[in-house]
Amino acid sequence: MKSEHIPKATIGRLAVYIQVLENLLRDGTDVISSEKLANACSVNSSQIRKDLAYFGEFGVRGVGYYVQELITSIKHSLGIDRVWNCALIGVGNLGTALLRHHDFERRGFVIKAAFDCDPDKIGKELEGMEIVCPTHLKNQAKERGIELGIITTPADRAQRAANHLVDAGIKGIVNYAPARINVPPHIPVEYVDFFDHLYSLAFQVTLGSFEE
Amino acid sequence: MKSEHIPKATIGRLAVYIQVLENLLRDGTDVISSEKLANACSVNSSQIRKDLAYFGEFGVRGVGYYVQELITSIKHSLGIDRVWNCALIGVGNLGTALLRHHDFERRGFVIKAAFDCDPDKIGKELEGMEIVCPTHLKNQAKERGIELGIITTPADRAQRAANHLVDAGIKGIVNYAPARINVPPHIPVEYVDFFDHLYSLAFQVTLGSFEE
DNA sequence: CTTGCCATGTGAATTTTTTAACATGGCTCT
DNA sequence: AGAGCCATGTTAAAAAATTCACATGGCAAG
Ligand SMILES: NC(=O)c1ccc[n+]([C@@H]2O[C@H](COP(=O)([O-])OP(=O)(O)OC[C@H]3O[C@@H](n4cnc5c(N)ncnc54)[C@H](O)[C@@H]3O)[C@@H](O)[C@H]2O)c1
Ligand SMILES: NC(=O)c1ccc[n+]([C@@H]2O[C@H](COP(=O)([O-])OP(=O)(O)OC[C@H]3O[C@@H](n4cnc5c(N)ncnc54)[C@H](O)[C@@H]3O)[C@@H](O)[C@H]2O)c1
Repeated sequence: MKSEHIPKATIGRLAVYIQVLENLLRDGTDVISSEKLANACSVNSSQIRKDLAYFGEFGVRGVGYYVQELITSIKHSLGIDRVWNCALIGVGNLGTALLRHHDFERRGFVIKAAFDCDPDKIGKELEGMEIVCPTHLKNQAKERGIELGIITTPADRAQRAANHLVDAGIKGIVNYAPARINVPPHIPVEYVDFFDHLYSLAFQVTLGSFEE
Repeated sequence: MKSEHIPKATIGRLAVYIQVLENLLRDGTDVISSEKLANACSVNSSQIRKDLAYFGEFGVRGVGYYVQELITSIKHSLGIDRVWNCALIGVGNLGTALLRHHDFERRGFVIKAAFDCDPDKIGKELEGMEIVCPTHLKNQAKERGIELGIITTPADRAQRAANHLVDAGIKGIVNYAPARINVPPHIPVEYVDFFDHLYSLAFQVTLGSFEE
């Protein structure tokens, strides 16, 4: 098949496939059918084949998918078979947790600079990274080849942080703060909402309690 | 309209509406039209009216929605107009950030107990909460009326943590570890995947770079 | 080399979700 | 009290996503 418009939900599932495939690989599985993978991901097997078909043909008919090869193919399809340099803005509880979490690095998302406007934090080091004032964002972004921005400031500072990032010529933003931000239309923004999941859970549990 | 099956995407959007409405309220807006709210949330206005229609009629024709009232109505619809007691398993970087993040409490998701299997951590206090061995989960869950579990252990411990939670009679789980878990079908699980968003961003940026 | 097997890849059918269109009914102004 | 206004709630249409069903083609065994 190849190209055309790709559903956002497909991207989300590809992330799940990678997660499950990597765990399979660790357990020594090297070939898997769409049926079995589907089972492990709690989706329909056609769904998997359809999702993959957007990007190419990665399986072997009558056999299945070679796990390592499939991981590589999916990563290439998503554009994550390379390093993405990131800037983190807001070194508080969450920002610190992210900085300390080396899975980001391992997956190719390297935090190359950390910014905070708190004078008590500026100049301090964290995980070998100096915390810098956001006014230096533009310089540092150029200097260090930063393409993505991660916002972990309080909600009422998110727009300001976004402005800094846009001004620095960043290409995409992940926003962990619970606020919508306005940026030029060519810059994609991903919102991470921790409450979304809790709400959904509460809703399902509440609903479930009526069915009995 | 009322009831029938409600799309998962609707729940996700309701979380966004709440976020935006609360920010609007803070700015002193007390009435808003679906058109304007849609704009602030980057969705279609019919979408908002449709989403709300699943749960009831919350607006006033010819006028719009009273912001405070709508927030209350949505929260009631989702079952989050009450307190949900939660247990946290895995007090590492992320678990600590969550414990220190009082927005959870403010939104009614109160972490009532924290568990970790690291002997160095057991017995220590964090945010006024004693860190306890997961073997005590069952007792504590009963004692403290805990209904939801939050998993922030490493991926290869997620299933073990889930087993503890299920055994303790928990009603729903949010899993921050990058691994699928198996639980009885009546227990909903929400997966929070930090990489999902980064992948999506990388993909959009990569794609965008071809369009020019 | 040929045959049979079996999971992929894909076009068609179905289901779900989103968008558009408009009738409805509350509010305000006269 | 009545008329006009206007954004909601709802029904119908359109679009999109998921699932089904099967032809296709690689592999292994004979
Ligand atoms: N901690 C969590 O577990 C958690 C969970 C979900 C969402 N969040 C959200 O993530 C964000 C951060 O949470 P947190 O707990 O780390 O808060 P925090 O208060 O610990 O950290 C915020 C940091 O941002 C810095 N900051 C403020 N304005 C800034 C600016 N304009 N530029 C640069 N830095 C700035 C502050 O100095 C502080 O260090 C919040 O929006 C919060 O709602 C956090
Ligand atoms: N830190 C982040 O920003 C971040 C981001 C995305 C995802 N995650 C995921 O969240 C999880 C936690 O990340 P982290 O950075 O906090 O890791 P971490 O290693 O700092 O913390 C893990 C904690 O879990 C405890 N633990 C291990 N096995 C346990 C068990 N069976 N029962 C109870 N506790 C147990 C450990 O003692 C440790 O304290 C990981 O799965 C990670 O991939 C973290």
